[in-house]
Amino acid sequence: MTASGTWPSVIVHADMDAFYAAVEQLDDPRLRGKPILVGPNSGRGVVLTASYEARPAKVGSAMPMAIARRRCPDAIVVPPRFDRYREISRIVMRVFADFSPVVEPISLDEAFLDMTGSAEIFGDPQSIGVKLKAAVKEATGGLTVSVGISGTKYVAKVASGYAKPDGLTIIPPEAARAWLAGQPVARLWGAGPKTQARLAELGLETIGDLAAYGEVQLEAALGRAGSHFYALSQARDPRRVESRREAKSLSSERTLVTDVALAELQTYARDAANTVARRMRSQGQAARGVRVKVKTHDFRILTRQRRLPAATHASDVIYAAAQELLTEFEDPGPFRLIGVAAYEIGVDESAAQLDLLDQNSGRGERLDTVLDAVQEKFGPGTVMRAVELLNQTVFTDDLNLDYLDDELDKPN
DNA sequence: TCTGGGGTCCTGATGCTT
DNA sequence: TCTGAAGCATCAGGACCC
Repeated sequence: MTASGTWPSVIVHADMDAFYAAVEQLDDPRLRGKPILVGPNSGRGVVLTASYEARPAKVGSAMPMAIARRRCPDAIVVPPRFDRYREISRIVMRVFADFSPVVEPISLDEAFLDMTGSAEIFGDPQSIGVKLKAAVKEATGGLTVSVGISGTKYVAKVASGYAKPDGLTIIPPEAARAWLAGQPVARLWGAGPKTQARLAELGLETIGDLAAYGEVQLEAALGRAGSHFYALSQARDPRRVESRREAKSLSSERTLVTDVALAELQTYARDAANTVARRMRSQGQAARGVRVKVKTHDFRILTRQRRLPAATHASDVIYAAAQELLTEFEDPGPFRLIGVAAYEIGVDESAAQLDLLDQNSGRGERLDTVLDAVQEKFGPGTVMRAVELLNQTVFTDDLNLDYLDDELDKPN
């Protein structure tokens, strides 16, 4: 195997095998070796994950549960337990963090690791893969992970899916282009059913076909995505592994048991708004915008959104915005889904400012020192707001700095 | 056969400001 | 004062991913 020392970069993609189903089988020995379908056991759900024992029956993720049960009548349907999956995911991510300081989680069950320059600690790519797989298995009590290793994120990602389950596929950078050429276009990351249909119309079946078709022609057919796919077909992928990715929105949506008219959605919007607000508060975040999504009985998705005058995580504010947005839909329904999302989310500055003020006043800092700290942390224009927060009843227009200074100087 | 829930990113339309 | 272009922000929808 090529020594990683000769690789410009070493990118690992690790993807847990049939994650939700595997966790269920780990926790309940009676499920081991049996076909199971993780998903809602209701009339309108889809399969989240099928265990490998169920897959020969041609069932898989995103398939309507009704179809999956018909195809695999012996399968045991298990409702999902996301809290448990998050728990195991934290264990797995900790293992990844032991291997690299640069880990980019993609979802609960997969992540990229930048292992460039770690040959001295973990050895060549083959050794990295073997050690990583063993460490995950040991930490989780038996779960398997498929690992792909190459010089770019894209090739590593395709490689991890090449030999599932429990696979280890290593593609040296110099061999990546030739290896990709034989893969079907369905392996293009970012090309879903629509793009694949378009590629089929062009007579392009493999990634090698794409590479031969040419960048100009692909861009003419698919726009900017065309040149992106062309670069991938050449095993070029400039995207780096990024450790921290802040969420930009947070949502809660629900498919209703039966379709309902527009007017009846208000109750469900209230629940969704509460959920979104609660999750933002628990994460110390606030949103600058609210978006409402509905799905019609014939599966059209409609959205309306609105920016808020100030960032908030208050249930009532989010619900009020959602209520108004619901009135903007002209379609009377019936609707099968309602969702509420908070977007442009970020650190809740009000809460963070209060924390800072509390900490500083608790230490007996002088007012100017405290306000300087606020300004430094939150930028210009935030001091008045911070003072208002500190004492919302006394200080509004007529700011009495001496009084506030005295207040802050008082020991707790 | 009948289609989830949580996200991201991109594109085109529209309206506002300069 | 009016007009048009350019640039930007926002919005709605679409495609995609796990």
